[in-house]
Amino acid sequence: MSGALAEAPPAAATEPDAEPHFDVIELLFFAYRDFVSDPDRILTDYGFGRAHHRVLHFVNRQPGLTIAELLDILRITKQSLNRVLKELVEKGFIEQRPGVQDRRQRLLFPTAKGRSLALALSRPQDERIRRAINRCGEEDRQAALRFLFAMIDENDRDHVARLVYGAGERKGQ
Amino acid sequence: MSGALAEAPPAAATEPDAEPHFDVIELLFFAYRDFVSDPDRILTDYGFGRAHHRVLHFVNRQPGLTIAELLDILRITKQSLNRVLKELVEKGFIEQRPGVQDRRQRLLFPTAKGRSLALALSRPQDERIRRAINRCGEEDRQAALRFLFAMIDENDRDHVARLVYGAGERKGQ
DNA sequence: GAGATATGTCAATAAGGCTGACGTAACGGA
DNA sequence: TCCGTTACGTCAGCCTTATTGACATATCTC
Repeated sequence: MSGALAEAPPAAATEPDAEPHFDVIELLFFAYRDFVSDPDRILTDYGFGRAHHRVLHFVNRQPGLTIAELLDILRITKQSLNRVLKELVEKGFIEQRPGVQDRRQRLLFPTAKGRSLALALSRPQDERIRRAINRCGEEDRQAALRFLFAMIDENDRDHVARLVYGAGERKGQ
Repeated sequence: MSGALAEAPPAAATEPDAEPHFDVIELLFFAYRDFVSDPDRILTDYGFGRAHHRVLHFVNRQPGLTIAELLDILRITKQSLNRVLKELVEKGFIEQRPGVQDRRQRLLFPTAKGRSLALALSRPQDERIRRAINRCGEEDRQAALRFLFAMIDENDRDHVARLVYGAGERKGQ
């Protein structure tokens, strides 16, 4: 431990005992910590938590989303989802309609109230993003998007790409 | 809602009703989702959760960290911290030593076992980062670091910069 | 010596996640 | 038409991680 300047190993491609990328690991932690804390005050005003935010966000972004797709996005169990989803429906932020081709499905749609809250929740996050772009430039934002995308599980990248960039209404109504 | 191609507003600087940056919002969510799931399997082998991981990580990175500093990093209450910290100490992953200048402080140090586990936990995350760099290049990684850093609360950036880049042993021993 | 600080602890509670088991309705193919 | 599968809901119990509030102890600082 003492004696910090040990011999520098010859920089090989993917050397086995290279220092982990603690900078990425930690900046991701700190950025996410502050990022998700933005909407918290608004959420507590409605008696909601971060779980409600995530559900409302994706339903708002993908009107007509099915339960199964939402479970796949959030990576939680249907029991966990159901509790928060039920509250969002009861309080009038999300509507369920039976699927048209497959009536077993419950397609999820935001109500006007739901869209409004989703927008309000995204606002402080968007402001944070805009301040960051002001600091470090649009090129860094685009590079960050590429990097974050590459950090996603390979099997899931196509799915995420469709969700993020191919968004919009898809089913029902 | 219907009639998707409404008039495109003239692109002003910070126009008030511009579309929020859903791409950043969502890619941050998905990248973080997969990123934190990496160490989960290892953690359950030890009976630990993600809270233990966070504590062990920062103690390992900043040997001699105080409780107060750790609370400030994690943004949780001392009661929450204490439970997981106690378990890490009892199981021999972290050691406490009284501060030298201020004996009220309990300085936290990783044991050899703690350093080893911290390294094991960082490995899958580091591999994910390396794969991402292979995909999109070192320049994008550096841009992503700048962008993530700019996403942190302004008041906290100096502190985080010291933590991330000015790391190393600081106190005691 | 007195007040402030750093930390520990007890107790109660809440949010958000899990597993397991079971029920219902609808789809889809033999 | 029957039957297995799928999509979803629900009941019950449990765990982890967080919270608030109150109080205790040791130490620092003035």
